[in-house]
Amino acid sequence: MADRAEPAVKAGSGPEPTRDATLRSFTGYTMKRAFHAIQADLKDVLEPFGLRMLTFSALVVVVDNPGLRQAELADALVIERPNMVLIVDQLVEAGLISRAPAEGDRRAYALRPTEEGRALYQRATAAVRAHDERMTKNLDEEKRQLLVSALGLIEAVQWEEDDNGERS
Amino acid sequence: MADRAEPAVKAGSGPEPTRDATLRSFTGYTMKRAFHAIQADLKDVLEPFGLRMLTFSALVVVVDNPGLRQAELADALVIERPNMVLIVDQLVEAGLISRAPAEGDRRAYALRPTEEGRALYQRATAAVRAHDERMTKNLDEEKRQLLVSALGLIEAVQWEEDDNGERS
DNA sequence: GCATAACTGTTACTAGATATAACAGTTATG
DNA sequence: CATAACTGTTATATCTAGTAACAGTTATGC
Repeated sequence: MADRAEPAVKAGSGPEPTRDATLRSFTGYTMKRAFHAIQADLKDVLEPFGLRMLTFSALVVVVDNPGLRQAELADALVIERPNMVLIVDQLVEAGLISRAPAEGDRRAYALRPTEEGRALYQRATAAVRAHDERMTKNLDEEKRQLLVSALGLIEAVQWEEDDNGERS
Repeated sequence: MADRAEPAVKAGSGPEPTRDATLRSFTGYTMKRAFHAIQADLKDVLEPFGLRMLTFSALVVVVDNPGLRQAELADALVIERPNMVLIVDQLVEAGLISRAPAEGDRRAYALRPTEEGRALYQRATAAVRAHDERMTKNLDEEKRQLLVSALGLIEAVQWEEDDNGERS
């Protein structure tokens, strides 16, 4: 804690001196690094299909919930409606989903997958599943379940913070 | 799997029908959502200190490793060198760290925290620790340890993929 | 009924993170 | 000493994410 002048790390003293020990004690930092690795790998996995993480996610939700509206899709993916427009545009232009007028509400669109969209869904989902298994290959199934469970509990915290007066 | 016409979800049929069941089976998707929640909360935590996630991380590493260079800092945080410039600029302008010429190498700068930087480090780190404990309050210590361990194993996958011929 | 509020998708704009190419100055290597 | 490699930097590009504001449509309250 004293203000030493020059010690710290000298070039070539070791391979990787682990300079982020303090940050490693934070769950969020460790998660950021792990997610960064997943993101980079997944990007390469989806590229051959002409998809990004967001367009893949949107396609999956539309295939699983044909007929839903853009606002519902945005809610499901926790994306703001304005940001949903370009994502849906891209999927429509790629011929993977269709934007048909929703019957009974002239404001809204009903999103449905095309045949092509369903076919790509199958192939892309399989590739992403393989990617996921590759990224978690060092975890046994029990640990992977615990990981997903823990992540769910962390995400849920934001929905329960209304009465204990901690954060608004 | 058949191409049903209109079923899916009708407005008002339920509160939150869980339209992303398929995506939930992917570790990366669950992690993205959890990390998104952490990011949003952490942003609010750091704002009073005039820090962002990246500037906070950089400050912590500089305080813990006084004298290190920008390239070393970038490596430690897995950030490209060009992106490090603005982050260091911001910390220098805020008077939290100093960019002094590295002795023995006229190319490089040695980064060191100022007194002000060390003081803010203490306060911000405490706030982030509280934030981290709040986000993981639904996990007992064993589960939290398992989470961090699992995240580390996932991140490590990218460093061991050179000989099994899966991905370049 | 009808004024008002709320919702739909959209445009425009902003801020931030991340990545690459290319550069001048400096140091290391053969 | 010529060449390669490294330092920080600029410029540029893409993607994510968020807010404000809008016209058209639907729902609500009186």
